[in-house]
Amino acid sequence: MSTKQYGKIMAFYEQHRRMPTYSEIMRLMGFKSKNSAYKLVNTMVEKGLIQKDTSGKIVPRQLTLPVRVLGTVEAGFPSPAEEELSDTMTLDEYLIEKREATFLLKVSGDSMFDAGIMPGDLVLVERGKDPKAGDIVIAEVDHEWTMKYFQKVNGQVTLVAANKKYPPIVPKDELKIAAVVKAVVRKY
Amino acid sequence: MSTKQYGKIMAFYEQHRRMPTYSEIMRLMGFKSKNSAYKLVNTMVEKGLIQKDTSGKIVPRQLTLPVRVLGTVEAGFPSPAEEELSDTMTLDEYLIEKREATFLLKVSGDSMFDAGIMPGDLVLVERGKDPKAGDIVIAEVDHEWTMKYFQKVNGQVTLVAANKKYPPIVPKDELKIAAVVKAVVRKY
DNA sequence: TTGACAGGTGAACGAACGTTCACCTATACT
DNA sequence: AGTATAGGTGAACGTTCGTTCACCTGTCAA
Repeated sequence: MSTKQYGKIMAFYEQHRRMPTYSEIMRLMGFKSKNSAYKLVNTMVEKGLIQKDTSGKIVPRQLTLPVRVLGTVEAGFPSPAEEELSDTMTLDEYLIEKREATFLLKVSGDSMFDAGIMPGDLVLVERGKDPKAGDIVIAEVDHEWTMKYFQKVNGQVTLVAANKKYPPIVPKDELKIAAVVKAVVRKY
Repeated sequence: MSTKQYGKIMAFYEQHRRMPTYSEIMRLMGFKSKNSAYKLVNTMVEKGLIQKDTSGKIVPRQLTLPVRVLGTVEAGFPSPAEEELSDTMTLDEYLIEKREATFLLKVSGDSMFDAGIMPGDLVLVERGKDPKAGDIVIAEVDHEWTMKYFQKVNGQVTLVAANKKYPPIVPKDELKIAAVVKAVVRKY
């Protein structure tokens, strides 16, 4: 069983947004018998490449197709031989925990610049989550929305920017923490 | 047709990693006839919530489940009423173009700190892509891998760090551009 | 009061589904 | 020479699939 066959199945999945049936795998691989497809699938299931439903239907191991994860930047790219060993990961599962409570916000302003969050970036925030000290939060202070570090200075909640230009904010009367920033995504 | 029904179908999709059959939708909704499910699906298809295969099979509109996209940080969170109007996006489709050529690398070192890329971040890189001036690239210079800005100074390729601590590199003999950085992902 | 219409029921259809069994090669290893 | 073993063929099975048709409510407008 080659990785090429797995690739064909996953290409089908990406195109049709569902896994192929056995007849379709048969055509995909050029087999003349459904049974060949059936056996192929079974060995793939044994290897953990794909899975089967309780009703026997073929399903992918993850909803999202994985991306290969290499080591660090300094380690660079492995040789094609080692590449097979490389780990894989799905971005979606990695970033999103509670989908219903998760939102994307576009960053405007440079108040979190020194934290590596730049104007134009997208922040992935989770609503209704209790902020811990040091978390980056989306807050409404005096009818204004901002993104700041959530800190406590002798028991008093303080919102601190990651940019010396902006002074810390100690909310006077009202402070609403709307969401906690869970991830930052920047696309070039 | 309520959004709750759509939610049930998508919850099924997330759990079983495939769309339900009509009989399954029937049970899911508490219908007593497959036909009710059939009609429900048809109106959902008309509204563009889900799609049908050429063979009549039900497939989701996207492979990945979408996340709601709000406006900017400053705009804050809309009221629940407006929320329905909010746009949605799938992270996977947004970030990944050519899946086979896409890799994730962990960032080590602070050479791109001022570009908002910090140690521990993940960079999503695409292999075999021609770098343009200003792109961030993963390069091998004199047997060392680094992440730098790809620049041209009077026709001469130069690798510039986004951190004044590090001087620009003008490759002497060998320079291999392995990949171009397409996105940065940071998780807290 | 009538009629349209959206939504649900129930039964039926052929086609396609996943699965099984028996058989057929090749190649590789005693 | 013999025999496992991996991979492909071909036909058959009961089940479930998507789809259709006829019928049955309600609700709301004319």
